[in-house]
Amino acid sequence: MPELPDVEGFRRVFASGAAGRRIERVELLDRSLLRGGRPAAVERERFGDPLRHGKWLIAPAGDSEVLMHFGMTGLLDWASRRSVRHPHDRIVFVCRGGELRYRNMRKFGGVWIVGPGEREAVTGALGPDATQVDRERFHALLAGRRGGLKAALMDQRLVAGLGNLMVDEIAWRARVDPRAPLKRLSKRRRERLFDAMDEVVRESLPTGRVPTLEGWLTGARDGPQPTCPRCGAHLRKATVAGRTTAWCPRCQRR
DNA sequence: CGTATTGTTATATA
DNA sequence: TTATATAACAATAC
Repeated sequence: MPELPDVEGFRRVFASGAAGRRIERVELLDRSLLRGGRPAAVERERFGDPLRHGKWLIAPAGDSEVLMHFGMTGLLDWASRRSVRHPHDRIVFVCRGGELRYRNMRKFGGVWIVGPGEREAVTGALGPDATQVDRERFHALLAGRRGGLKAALMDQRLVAGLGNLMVDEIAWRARVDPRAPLKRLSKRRRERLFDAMDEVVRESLPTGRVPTLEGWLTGARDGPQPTCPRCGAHLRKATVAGRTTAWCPRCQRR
């Protein structure tokens, strides 16, 4: 599930619950999900305000940072210390007045506790967050790049935060075939892609998840005989850039 | 039983 | 140097 808007939702959970609170202890219910660092570095420290960069959530705590990635099935929950935990809660930051639960069914992603300057060694070199890319920057990023559209937009080093569903949505809205080679995209179509990215990101952000809406590809793609919300043609599904991809063969062109 | 899954990364290959 | 394909990771649902 977690793409940019989902992680933005987790950031808000963190900001309204855990931020500003003192960490009493860290419970490693599944210690394999702590991918780096030690709880002692943040215990007794106070959580600061969280940041999000792409699909990463960054939570300052004293001189350290808690980095979280949610893989495909992770989420963050702020709950009473007395309420029953979920079986897939893996790491819990117990604070005064509540606890922050990092939950993850399939155990992709994880939690890192890092010192000053160590963030990038964990996250890798991320491109600018998709909410921060302006028109000019977008064109500059796509300029000098080969390969297909979908692979490019999925690449976190280019633009951070877009995942499988968002990229399909963007390509659908811009009426561009996700397999389209970048070097053959006209200026006009790259403009449409930027506009679509901007709209999809902005409209998804308040939802706290990639929205499944009528009139969106997301709202149509999972049915048994999915059809294009725009033109009614049967959607096509295939693996593109290694992911299950849905697009409309009639209104998206290469 | 086999297939698929919204993310990332290591490895091999072109 | 770049890009692509594939498997692997883990746990579930169908």
